[in-house]
This record gives sequence, C-alpha cells and structure tokens, in this order.
Amino acid sequence: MKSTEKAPTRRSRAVAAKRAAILNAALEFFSQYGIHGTSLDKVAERADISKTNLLYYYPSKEALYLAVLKEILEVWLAPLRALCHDQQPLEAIKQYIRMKLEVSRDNPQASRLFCLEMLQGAPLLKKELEGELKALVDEKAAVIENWVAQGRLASVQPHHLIFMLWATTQHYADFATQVEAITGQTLNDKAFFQQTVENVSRIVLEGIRVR
Amino acid sequence: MKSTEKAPTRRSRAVAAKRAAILNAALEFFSQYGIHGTSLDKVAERADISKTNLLYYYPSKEALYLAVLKEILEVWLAPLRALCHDQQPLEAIKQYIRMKLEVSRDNPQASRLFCLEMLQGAPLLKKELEGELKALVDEKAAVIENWVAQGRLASVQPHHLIFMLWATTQHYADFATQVEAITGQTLNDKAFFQQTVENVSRIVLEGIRVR
DNA sequence: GTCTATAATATGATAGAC
DNA sequence: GTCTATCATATTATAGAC
Repeated sequence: MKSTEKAPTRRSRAVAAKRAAILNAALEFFSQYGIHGTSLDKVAERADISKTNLLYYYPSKEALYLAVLKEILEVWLAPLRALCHDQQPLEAIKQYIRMKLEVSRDNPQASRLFCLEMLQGAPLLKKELEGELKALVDEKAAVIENWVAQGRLASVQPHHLIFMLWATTQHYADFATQVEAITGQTLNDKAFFQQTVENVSRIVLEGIRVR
Repeated sequence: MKSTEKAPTRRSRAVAAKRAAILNAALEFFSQYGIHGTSLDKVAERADISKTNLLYYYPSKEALYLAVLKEILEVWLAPLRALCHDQQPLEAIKQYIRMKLEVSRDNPQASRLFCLEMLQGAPLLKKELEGELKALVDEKAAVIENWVAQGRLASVQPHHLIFMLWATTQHYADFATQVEAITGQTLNDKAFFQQTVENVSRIVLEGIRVR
C-alpha cells in the first residue's frame, strides 16, 4: 500500500488540516515575536497539539519557520504578479495599490513576518530574493520602463517607484500600531480603508502622470 | 564627597563612555535580532566588558533595551521636528525626504529597531506613541492642513502623506537587504543616494503640487 | 566597579513505550 | 502518530569576594 498516491484519503486530509493548523499558529507568533521570541510550546498550544507532536510534523523550529516563510512569500508577491503590460499604466498601478492594501488588511501577519525577515538581513530568503524575486521585479520594472519610454508615464526609475509602492502599502500592516495610535483607526474600518486607497493612489498617480 | 555634581570628572567621563559603548553594542544586536534574539553575552563581548559588568550598568536586559529605544526615538523623530510652517511647502517636504533618507543611510539601525518594536505592537513605546509622538504628528499635520487650505498644496489628508513619507524613506533602511538584492546598491553609494532622493522627491512633490 | 561562581529557568530536541 | 519522560544547553540574573 503506497502512501504516495495523490487521492486524499481521510487520513491525509486530517494530516493536511493539522499541518495547516500548525502553520497558522506559527505565523501568528513568528510574525509578532520573530523566530527567537517564539517558543514551540506556545505554537503547539495554539495549534492544540503537544510540542512533541509538533516536532513530528516539523522536525525543527527552523524547518517550521521556513515552511511559514515559503507560504507567505506567495501571498506577498501576488499583487506584483498581477501587474501587466497590457493594462493602462495608471489603472494598473491603482489596482496594484488596492490589492496590496487588501493584503495589508486581510493578511497583516504575512506582511509583518516578511518585514521581520528582511530586517534581519533575510538569512533564509536571500536566495529567493536574488533569484525569483529579482527576476519578477526585473520583469515588472521593464513593463514600467516601457510605459515611460512610450510617454504614457512620467519619467521615473522603475525600482524606486516599486519600492515606494511596497513601502507605502506595507506600512499600514507593519506599522499598524502606530497608524492606530495616531489616527485611531485601522484598515478594518471600511471608511478608513477607502480613504487610504484614495489618498495613496492620488499622490502616486498624480506624481507619475504625464502632463 | 557628593557624586551628584554636574562637572564631569575623569571617572564620570569614563562611566559615560562605557554606557555609550554598551548602548552602541546593544543597538547593533537588538536592531538586527530583536530583544529575544540577542544575548547579553554577545552585547557584553561587543562592548568589550564582562556580562556581569554590563548588568552593573543596566540592571536587566529589558532596562537596556528600553534605554536603547529611548535614545533612537529622538534620532527617528528629528526630521519631522524640523518641518516648519514658515517654509515653502514643497521645499519643506523635499528637505524632510532628504533628512529622513540621511537617517536611513547614516543610522539604519535606529530605523530598524524602531520598526522591530512597531511590528511587535510597540509594547514599550505605546505610551510615547500615544503621547509625545501623536502630539508632534498632530502639530505637523495641522501645518500641512494649513498649506492645503491656503491652496499651496493639493488636497491630501496629512496623515496619509506623513505615512507615505515615513514608509518610503524608512524602506531603504529596513529593507536594505531587499533593495540591495534587487538594485545591487545601497544608500552608501553616493550616486544611488542622490538618485533615490530625486526619484522619491519627484514623485511625491508632483503628487501634491497644486496645478 | 569588577570578578568568579552559581542559582534558576526556559526551551529545543530526542528516546522509547504504546 | 502520539505520548511520557528526559537530556542538553543557553541564558538571565544574583551572591559575594576583592
């Protein structure tokens, strides 16, 4: 009886659910306290299993951390992947801002963990940064550069524009505490979310519109 | 013989130098690995004293961490403090961007530690955020609002503009690893620094210029 | 002020029964 | 797959001599 078949059995479904529960619990703690500030005890407790059992599914703390990182990288990249050369430039960027702010609202932990990893010099993501991410950014930078060359966008260096979009949209997740301390609101307030999309879009779009 | 006098003796100078060395070493580690990822052993070693001796100057790890935080908060806030109502709006903002990028270049660790603390929900800075920082931001937001009301700046909600400035300028410190992975450069490259100032300024200033 | 123990504890990981 | 020990280690902090 091979256990490598693809069809989900009752057991494999249960296993998958457990893995997901662990990853979820882990993200919660890692994204707030980092890998060092998080104990396997707490993660296990949140995932409602024993620590030993957790170590059965993920053989070490670092393995667990890495699994979480891999998972969130895709969430984080999705909005940029959606940026496409056959859109209207300003429309494309506006849509990007909205999508990324949605990530900041719906998945702030992913954003924060990514930020945490970056702050530490991305010891575990460096390869992905220099490989997959760089390739993606180069591709999208070329799209933007083309728009500029065609006179459909003001003259900007694509990288800096991309950084500004990343930074500004992430800020509402990573610095949510500060945003809330100052404005009294969060992206979960519908009006505040809308207001944020509009203000960010307006400044950036006016800033790169051709005139 | 009272030791409370203000005049710096040979001894008090030596003590001050030691405290500074400790704070420096601590910032280095805290800003990269966080409070949990940093051991007093390493800090002491970097400051070139024994761990016991370190604990003589700062009675606990948390006390040390707090001392470091307090110190960097001022560095971080300085550029915003400089923003003044009697400047030309666009000039003022341009100068702010340059100053903050200088902090990101010359003091990236301060920026990173601040970011780290924020990611964790600012457990130790919450009071300052809601008090001192909020007051400062409210004051500067009023300045910006006035410029808008006078028709000297396009219509923006000051808070969102301030967040964008913070986020964009910090990004080059906090995400330096990513910036370098993608562009191959850092703010220490003179040309790249200049390029960054210009690109960020151009987008933002065009974005909020009155027309 | 600085040092040498050393206490006290947290926590990652493994062994081995079931 | 899951559990009960248990090991091994790192690390904060203190006591007390000098």
